[in-house]
Amino acid sequence: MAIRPAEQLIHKAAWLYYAHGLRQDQVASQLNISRASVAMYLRKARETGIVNISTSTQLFTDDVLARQLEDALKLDAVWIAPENDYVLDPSTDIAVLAASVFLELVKKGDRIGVAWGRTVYTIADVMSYADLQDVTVVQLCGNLGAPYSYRPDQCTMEIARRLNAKGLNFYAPLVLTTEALADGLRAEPVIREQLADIGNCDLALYSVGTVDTDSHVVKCGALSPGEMGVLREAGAAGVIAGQIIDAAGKALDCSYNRRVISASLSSLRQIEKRLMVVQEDSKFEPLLAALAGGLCTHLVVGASMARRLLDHAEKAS
Amino acid sequence: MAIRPAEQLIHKAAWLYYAHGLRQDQVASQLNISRASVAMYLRKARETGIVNISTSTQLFTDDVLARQLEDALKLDAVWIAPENDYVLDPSTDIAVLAASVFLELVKKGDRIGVAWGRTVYTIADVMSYADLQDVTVVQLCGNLGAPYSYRPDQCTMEIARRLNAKGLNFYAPLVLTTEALADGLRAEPVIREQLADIGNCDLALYSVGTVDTDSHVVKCGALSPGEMGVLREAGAAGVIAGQIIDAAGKALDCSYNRRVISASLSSLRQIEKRLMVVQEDSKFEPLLAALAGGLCTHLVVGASMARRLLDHAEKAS
DNA sequence: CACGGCTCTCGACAAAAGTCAAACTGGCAT
DNA sequence: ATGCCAGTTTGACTTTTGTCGAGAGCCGTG
Repeated sequence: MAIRPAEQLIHKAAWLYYAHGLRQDQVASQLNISRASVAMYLRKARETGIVNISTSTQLFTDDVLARQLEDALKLDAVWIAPENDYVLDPSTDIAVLAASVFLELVKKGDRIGVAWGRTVYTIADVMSYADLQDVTVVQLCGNLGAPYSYRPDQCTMEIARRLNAKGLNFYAPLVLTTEALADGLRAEPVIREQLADIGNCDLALYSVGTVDTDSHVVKCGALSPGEMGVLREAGAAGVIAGQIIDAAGKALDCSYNRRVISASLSSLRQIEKRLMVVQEDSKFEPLLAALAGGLCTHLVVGASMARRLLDHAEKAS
Repeated sequence: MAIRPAEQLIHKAAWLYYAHGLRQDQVASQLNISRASVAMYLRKARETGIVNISTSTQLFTDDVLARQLEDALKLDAVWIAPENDYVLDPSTDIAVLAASVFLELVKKGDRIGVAWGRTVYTIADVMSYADLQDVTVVQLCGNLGAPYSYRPDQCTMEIARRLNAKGLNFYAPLVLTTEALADGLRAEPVIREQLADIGNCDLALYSVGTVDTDSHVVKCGALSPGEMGVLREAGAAGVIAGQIIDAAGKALDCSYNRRVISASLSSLRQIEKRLMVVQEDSKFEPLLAALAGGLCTHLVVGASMARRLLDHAEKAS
């Protein structure tokens, strides 16, 4: 297949249509092809990021509530997805907003850390395509051969694909059975280098996990419900990039955390822009923990969660 | 006029349509308005930069010729508008390309210097809208009460308008009758400050002018054809931001230059990204002068000009 | 060299988006 | 209170765009 002429054609069609504002039939006659082909090329152009359509997320930051939250939580920016306003699936709404925000935060040449979870995968799924050749997307934590489709490497690769960026995966299990083995694996050059470089990321994207028995880490088999119960007794408050954090946002001192292959919380905190996205209202406590730990500079949440956070912050002060 | 609810509606419509991918009738029923209104809101959204549609200019840099020119002229990037490829007005084509390139180079928070001329105005005219609130567009040179519509302040304002940016004009004549008056005016705080700040721009946009009798500066009355003839004898090779440069790209030592109120060439050279756009083939010599003077880091030209430049560079070496 | 299997392309139809004049709204001056 | 104006909104119409199945070209294979 002659890929180059095809690419050229797509590009030219997109150029004439979007930049010059010609109609599809005019483009077709310019390029001596049928209008149907032009329509198809244009779809491809949108799908490959040759054409970029983005909507400003202004509206969601302009919100009074968002401003108050920024001040109260000392965050760089907060976006709030309205909930009862128009009748759409609110969690999709949050993901769509998060995807837009994410694309707005990405700059050329950036290195981006991506964790995993249903939320991150949903965001990847609704994210529009872009053409950021010199961007690198790195995986923040080890893999899990989960029955679910949203594995860490898939999240990373999907986002890289959408961005036309380079995806950097590392293939280690998220959690090992012994601490010794985990230490050994972390010392492996391939793994070491990737983990060491995480602090150099410009942007991170993650959500936070719950610590109850239907938590994501439990469903994926990283922890048994029983183990999770024990950890909760020991002060577990949330999950970040596969690691258990306490209510203060510190890594919980426990065997599990020592057996995990993932970006350290301190390296995550080195990342300038940490975009946290929370879809479910049930993640209130975990989110508080993550906020306490300084694991988030940019936040995307739904309206009801935003109100709860603000209430909490006001009571605390 | 209730501007706020209207803005909100435009934003919501744009959000549902572009980010969520709903159809216009679906958006209409969500928002309880007619589909016709939705169509109107969407047009407004595009016109105000709430929605951004941009096409990658990759294709034009990918060109072999562009790469060769980058190397030969030691430029950061070169874009070449194809000419005999599809039958459009080539000079419009260059302007459309330049506008896209310009938008690609602008970052949030940037300060942008804009000169004047037909080329710059044409670019402003075809430039699509964007929503860059914290961008400042500054005028690089004094005004001319020309009969033509592309005055420096208009170029600046139009580009600022398209970008939703702040436009910073300064109202001084481009050229004065005596050097003493020019010195005095340059010493005025309003003018001084603006001129002093030009080196802090992140991006500059200008073209280069010819030095013949139908040059832009002559048509605008800044110079008489006779004066221009004398300057040409004295080594004038081009015009940058209203100033005459010689073949080496240095400001020509002449009374006219001393009477001009404009950004100094050295302050222009302090600007990191200097985007030069040349539409007419007749500007070959002036462009060479500008290149020699290091007044350009990013270049947009047509294919025939590109070939001439490359030929010239190869002969020189 | 004939045969699937493949992708690319086109024409025709259906769906969606754009447009416009007419109706409507709410604020303001008379 | 009334009429007027500027700006919205709408329904009906037209134009433009998206889609889909049929057909054409192309290659490697038997």
